[in-house]
Amino acid sequence: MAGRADVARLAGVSPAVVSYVTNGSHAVGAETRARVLAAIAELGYRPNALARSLATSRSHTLGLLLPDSSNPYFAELSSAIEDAAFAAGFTVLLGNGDDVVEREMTYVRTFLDRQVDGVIVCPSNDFSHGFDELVAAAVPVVSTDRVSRESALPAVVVDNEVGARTATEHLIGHGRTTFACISGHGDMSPAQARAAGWEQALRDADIDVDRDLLAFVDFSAEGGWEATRELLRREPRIDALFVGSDLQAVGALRAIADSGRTAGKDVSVVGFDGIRLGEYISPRLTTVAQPFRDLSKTVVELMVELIDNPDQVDTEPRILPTRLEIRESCGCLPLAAT
Amino acid sequence: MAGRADVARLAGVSPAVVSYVTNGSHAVGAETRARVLAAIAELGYRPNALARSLATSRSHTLGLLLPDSSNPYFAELSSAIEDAAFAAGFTVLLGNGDDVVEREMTYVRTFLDRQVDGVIVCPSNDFSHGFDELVAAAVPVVSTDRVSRESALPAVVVDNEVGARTATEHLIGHGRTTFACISGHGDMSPAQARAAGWEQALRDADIDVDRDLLAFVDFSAEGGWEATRELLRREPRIDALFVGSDLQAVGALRAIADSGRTAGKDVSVVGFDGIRLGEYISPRLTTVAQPFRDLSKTVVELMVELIDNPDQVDTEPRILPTRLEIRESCGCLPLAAT
DNA sequence: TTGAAAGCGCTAACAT
DNA sequence: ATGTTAGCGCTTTCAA
Repeated sequence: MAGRADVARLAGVSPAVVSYVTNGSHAVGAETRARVLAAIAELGYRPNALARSLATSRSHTLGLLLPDSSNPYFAELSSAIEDAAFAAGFTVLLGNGDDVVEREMTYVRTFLDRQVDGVIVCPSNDFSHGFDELVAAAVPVVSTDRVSRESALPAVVVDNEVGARTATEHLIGHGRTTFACISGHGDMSPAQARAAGWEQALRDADIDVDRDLLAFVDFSAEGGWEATRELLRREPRIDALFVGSDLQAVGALRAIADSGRTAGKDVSVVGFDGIRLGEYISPRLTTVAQPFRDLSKTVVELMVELIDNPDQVDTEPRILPTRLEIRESCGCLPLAAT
Repeated sequence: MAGRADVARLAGVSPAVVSYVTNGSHAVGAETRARVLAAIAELGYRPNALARSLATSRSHTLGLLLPDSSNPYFAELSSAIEDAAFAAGFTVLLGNGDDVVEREMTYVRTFLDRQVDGVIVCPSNDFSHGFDELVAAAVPVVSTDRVSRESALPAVVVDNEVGARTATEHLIGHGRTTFACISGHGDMSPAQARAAGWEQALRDADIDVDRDLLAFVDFSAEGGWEATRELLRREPRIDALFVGSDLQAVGALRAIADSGRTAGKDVSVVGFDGIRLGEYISPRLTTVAQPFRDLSKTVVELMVELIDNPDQVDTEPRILPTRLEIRESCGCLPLAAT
């Protein structure tokens, strides 16, 4: 691989001049510049990003710490973040923490060791130590999806409570009478906020909240499936179900079908997230859609600001609105024959 | 941030000795070693991975170039690869090429600039130039899912043709009479092999292959949906459908439902990939499951071999078996009431 | 067993 | 406008 010195030799200039043209920092004579460019092209020279980073202490790399990028929600989020980062000139170092602190910490350290310019994180409940280490290392952090309550750090999230309330109001509008809710567990996660939104909507409509019909379970299809089965066993009259994530909602739909009921008819279901597949499954999933694009763009913008201006941290979370995507599972659209 | 020099000073040794203990390369006196370790702990010192990489020309970083990690198949694949890489001591730099060569190339260069130790790639059809650049840079490449036919390069794939044949045989076993197939387009992709497997199974069973009922479309739910609609319009008697990917299969199920038919009863459907959600949707998707774990482990193992032994490239592709996962959409299991 | 010194490939003053 | 030089933080040969 040709190095800068080779280019310099070929162009008959000093190595510094080569840097000047690759960086566009210094002014360089037009003719010299042309010669250097020619040499670069001829040798197929590319600056070693590592060496450059070492010298500039800027890696143009972002660490992205997720619980699990195989989860459709995080898959779509990470893809959108990757895209926004790419557009902003950053490459993403990906880490799945699997919601185990030990592993999350390992990734944080790996990121830090590699001198990332910042780290974007969807922290597990017990990640606080991770934040400490991050701020101690003085590297910008922005959290998304889930927000730390203990450490006040920049965050970009969606208005979970309002989204959940809107969804629940929609359910109420369907004239339903027995309301259940499934959400994820965890303090820091949006699960609480979504459950709270559900409760609030019921209260606002003077509907009794039966907390036995509120389940906090694993953030997975299986979690949703099992919870729904149990809920339905406990209270067979449930005819409205708000689920705090689409992944769980898919499991819920499965359980509803298994129980011999028809989602959208016997029980109205609304999910949360707006994963792409929700549009295609049967019944089509009514859901509170998150603006993945905007979310990611905002996260990266915020990150770039923090990188350029490390001291001026605005810990006020950016809150983006959700949009209720009305489809079949709530009972609105005519169900396709199945 | 404390540097190596600080540790050296605190421990009263030369910087080199600090390196000796962090790398465990040189022998170091027990007592000295203890002092250094203590200093490291006290200062919270961590070696700068960039500097280390620059000196050793080993970054312990792998580039992962995918078409689109928000696609459930690639999401699960990438997550499994990330996990295998993590276990092997590598961190993953993620890039979504979006199947556009320009963008793929940008990522290849970005990876190369960052001195990745190797790149794992699911190349688009026109990625050959990317391979050239990679081999020119003498960095190990292993491709997975899709395999280049032009450049003979290490690859880890699944036995697509056999998987598809097995699936189709299963469909035939259901006593179906009118067979359709949807697959992805593209030379390099496994789409061709899966379609070929479908055809082969029909031939082997002396069933006429109606190539009008074979559609190559976009690798997406929408692609599957639209193709199925069109196929059903063209030949309403279709009662068996093999789909070359689960994502497309989800779209196909949607179209079947929309047409007033019942998948699993009126038309038997088998997908390919084995994405997790297939287990939960209605009807539960019968599919040819890929061994994500094994695939990823093999990819990373192969990569590690290549890194340790760059000249000894074994271009013979590793071919892993699939497993037919029988559920509802083919008509085997009793359909849950919907 | 420990230390000195020359890189790794680049940036960024500073000097010319 | 161009070249010189001293790092960036680490590894590694070589000598002590």
